[in-house]
Amino acid sequence: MTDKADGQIMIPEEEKRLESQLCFAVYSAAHAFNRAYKPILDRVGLTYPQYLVMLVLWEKGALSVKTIGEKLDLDSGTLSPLLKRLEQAGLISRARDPKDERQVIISLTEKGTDMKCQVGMIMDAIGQATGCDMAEMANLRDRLQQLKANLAAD
Amino acid sequence: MTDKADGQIMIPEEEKRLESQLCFAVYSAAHAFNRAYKPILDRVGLTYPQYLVMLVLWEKGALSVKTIGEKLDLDSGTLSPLLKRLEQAGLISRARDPKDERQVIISLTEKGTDMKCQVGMIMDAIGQATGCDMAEMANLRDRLQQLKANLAAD
DNA sequence: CACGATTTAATCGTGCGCAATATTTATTTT
DNA sequence: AAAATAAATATTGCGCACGATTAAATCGTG
Repeated sequence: MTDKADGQIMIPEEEKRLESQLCFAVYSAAHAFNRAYKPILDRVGLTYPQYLVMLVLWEKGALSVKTIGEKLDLDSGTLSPLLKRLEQAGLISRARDPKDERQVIISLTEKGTDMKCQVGMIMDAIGQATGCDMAEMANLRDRLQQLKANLAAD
Repeated sequence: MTDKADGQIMIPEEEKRLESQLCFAVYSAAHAFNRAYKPILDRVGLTYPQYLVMLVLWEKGALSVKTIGEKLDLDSGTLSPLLKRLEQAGLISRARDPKDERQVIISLTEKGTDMKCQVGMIMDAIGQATGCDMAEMANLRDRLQQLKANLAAD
């Protein structure tokens, strides 16, 4: 970045191009992950966002829709129909919190709980699709989290 | 990865968790980028995927639907309606290739060509939303491209 | 030349992702 | 207590993303 005499800030052309390329790389890698996970998740009838919700529930137990949304960065417009489909599939149940009837508490059914081991075993099949060692994966994860935080900060 | 005596390959629990975390980090960073670009692109009435198509056309000139799809990793099911909307907006035109009537050649209209500078200037406003310096951006870009290549290789 | 196989786009159905709006319940103000 | 405000979820509408199917044009081989 170069400060010009008039105080206006200019971004060099190359920097703009790099940001575009990074954005596309992230966009494109997300699609690639989706495609890699899809055949695995198809076997248990889950989509990737549905799988994320199940992951959260397996780890944390029953949660409100809002809490799930905060953890996954998704709003009710996305979650409501998604949760309805998970309920339809018999994996979760929804109930109003008696303490605060505005909240809907999502909890796992027995079928939903059982799916954890099933998916865990199936996930072994994905092997090392990333082709990264653990240090590289951890490093990439951290950098992306930082990137996301920077972007969210505006 | 550890090879067991029976030849079966087991992925340690931690490695599986890391891969999940990396996948989510990519998924989540992609959404963050989208949210960062959206207010900018809204000003010119483009979505991010539409913007990607325009970028390709600005760089390469007229292209077939298939070529655009290869560059962006999108299929005709995604591109056909998207291109229809860009045509509706008066930014591109579509014509069958006289040499091979199967192909549809997408070319920029004057309005579409003009939009390049307009968007370029607006994109300056995004500043350094990533919070990364150029070396960092280039490094992340390259590693994500490698990751994508590994995932695509299955 | 003919006919089956391949290539290229378009279409359809399902499921996100998100903005805008509505609805219901809870909380705060007056 | 009544009215205003806020919070949590649901609904609607639009635009990807992708698999599956369809239709038309081209190519390959006998």
